[in-house]
Amino acid sequence: MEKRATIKDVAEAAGVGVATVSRVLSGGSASPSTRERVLAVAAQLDYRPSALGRNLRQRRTGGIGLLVPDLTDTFYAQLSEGVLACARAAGEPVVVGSTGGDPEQEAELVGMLLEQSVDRLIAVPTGGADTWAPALKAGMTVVFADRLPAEAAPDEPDAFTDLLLLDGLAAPPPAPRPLDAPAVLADDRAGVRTAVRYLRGLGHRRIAFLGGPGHERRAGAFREAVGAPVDEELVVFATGSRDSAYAAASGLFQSRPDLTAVVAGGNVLGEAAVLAARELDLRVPRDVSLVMYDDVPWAELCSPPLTVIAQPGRDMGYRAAELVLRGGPRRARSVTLPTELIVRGSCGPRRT
Amino acid sequence: MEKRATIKDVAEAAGVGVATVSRVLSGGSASPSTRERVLAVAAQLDYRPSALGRNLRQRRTGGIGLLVPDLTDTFYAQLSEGVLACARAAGEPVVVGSTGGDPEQEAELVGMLLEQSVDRLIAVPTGGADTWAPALKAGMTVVFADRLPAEAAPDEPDAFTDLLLLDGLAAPPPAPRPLDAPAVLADDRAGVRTAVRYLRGLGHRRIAFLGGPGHERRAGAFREAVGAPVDEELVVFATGSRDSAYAAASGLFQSRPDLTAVVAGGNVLGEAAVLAARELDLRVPRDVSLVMYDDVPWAELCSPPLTVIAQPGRDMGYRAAELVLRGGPRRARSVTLPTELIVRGSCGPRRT
DNA sequence: AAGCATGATGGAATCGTTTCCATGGAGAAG
DNA sequence: CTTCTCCATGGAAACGATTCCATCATGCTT
Repeated sequence: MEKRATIKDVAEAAGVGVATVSRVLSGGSASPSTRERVLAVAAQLDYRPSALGRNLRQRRTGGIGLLVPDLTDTFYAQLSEGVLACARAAGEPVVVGSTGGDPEQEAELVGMLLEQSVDRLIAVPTGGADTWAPALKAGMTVVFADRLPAEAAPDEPDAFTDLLLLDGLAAPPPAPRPLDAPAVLADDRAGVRTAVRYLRGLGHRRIAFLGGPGHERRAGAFREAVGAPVDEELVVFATGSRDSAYAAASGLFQSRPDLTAVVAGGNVLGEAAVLAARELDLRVPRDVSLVMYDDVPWAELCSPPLTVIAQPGRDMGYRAAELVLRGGPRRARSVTLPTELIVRGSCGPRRT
Repeated sequence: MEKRATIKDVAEAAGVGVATVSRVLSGGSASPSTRERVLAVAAQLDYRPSALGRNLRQRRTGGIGLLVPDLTDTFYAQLSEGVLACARAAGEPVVVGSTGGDPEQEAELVGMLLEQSVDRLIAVPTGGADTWAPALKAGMTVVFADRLPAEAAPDEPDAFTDLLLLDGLAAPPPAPRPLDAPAVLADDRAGVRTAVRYLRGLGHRRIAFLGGPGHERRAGAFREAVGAPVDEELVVFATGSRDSAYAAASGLFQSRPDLTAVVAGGNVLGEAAVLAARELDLRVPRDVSLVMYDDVPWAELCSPPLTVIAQPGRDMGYRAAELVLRGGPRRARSVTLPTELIVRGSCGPRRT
């Protein structure tokens, strides 16, 4: 447990000033002879610059924060792997936090990152603008992934708002100042629309949407895809936990035995739907068809293998990390990645 | 993007010295009146002490490192959630790295953590003593989870060594100095033994073990459980990737069509086994019985639902975090957590 | 040959905190 | 009344890097 060599030690041993050592190590100008000598001494002392000193001087920690609702959700795990891969390539450490889908915990974690002077953050947001505006105002470079904070004005108004506007029932909302942060999203609108059309094509008319926290956007896309009139009883939300997802799925099946197809807004919801259906002796796809968000490895293991809306989770993470790392003065543009409907065996024609 | 208040600002505004502010904030002695005033000013200025200054002064980053092979492996995700939960309770940030099961990347990540002065680390090790001895010597408090580094002398010599010793074929190995770090492990020996006995009880005689990197301990337990003579062809190893796992599983089934049962050393291996069996038209459990390590949520979704050896992944992570946080001068004791065989539907009687 | 530009170099300031130490005042004990 | 003790308090020194700036030597231009 001998203590590490500091820049001062290197400077002394090489007979130069600390400034010179610093310059050599960070690629500044130096004569070839000194450069060589310093490098040799540094190697010999096994000198590694301490991030502590550097960080303090530069008033930023370096490294990037990553906030996801739940790592055991395979999609977020994939996304995280993408972030980690990009960060490793850049040599940056990643501080990960799991919010559990709870705005309060999320806010707490943001506070912690702020305290650590982590000034670059990738987040799958749970809370709304009230959580995120402060972070942005504190100078953090934030990139959202998978979805935007609830109150942030989406680029495209959601279907529900559209309907209201069309009906002349509501004035345009006072446009809650959009959070000034780029995002990496999947094309939910297209993904859901494709899934709904596919189910429609199989003859399904009573299609339900089973969502979790943060799936409002997908729910909106779903409403839009099924078109008015939307049977709101067929749009149900669970909270973050697996138990809640199961309860929501089971409740849905029981309260509306007339439904013939379900779109699950996330893989945890899909899992719950399969379980609930089995418990209620509903056979997939004979009695109920299922399309699940996220192409997770185990989707293929189910029986029948699940038809899914695939999102490129790993890529999304990687792209988000690229954005946040580049993230200079001019804020980066958001990017939307395509989804793909992967047809396996969990959807069948409607049986009367 | 106004800059944050520093301790100096608070001191000035409160009309006291910085030392006093620091003391008040960290619970040192101060008169009630000053304490109150400082607290008020701090709150009013929204002062949050910067971890940067503190870390530099204390020559350690605080926070803990976490290294796992792959976050998309649900077991490691569970373990990580446990670590994160404990760390959040303690208000400590967690720097996560994914090694991909590659000793080189692992070593690189350890180096990065060292550079960040992260001095407490929880690791699911991939590399051997050569990776870990340096980290320990550098003064890191390391807690291993799920397994020990390869070359570290296990508390209990593995079965293979035992056999050699019994046969008088080898001198006791020169006891590679055991790494001086506690670990949180599952009781692999009992877990595997229970699984093998269960399969034996169903009539299976040719049982294979399908392992991945780091499953040597489980393989050892397997050899011990099946007893000599061990058919070494029935013990196969994949490298870290899903592809490799699939290849190993498929190769195993094809090269030894006589096997009737498989123990998979991890959930990724189990997934691969199910896939490979399906591809080869082997039916589970009719043609081949399967026991998989890790009770992951999707084990129940498979058809048939998978019989598993459950490890308390979340608990393991939580305990590891407790150990590393407590981890003071006296090194903590290792802990071994129980496993449980959860019988579902993937094992059946041997059919001839 | 003198002046000027260029580039290498080291000293010192800086970042924000904790902590050591000296100071001063107040209360207690003699 | 004096001396001793104790505590609140603030100044200043770390911590380990980066970086500004002044200095000095060298080589080139005029």
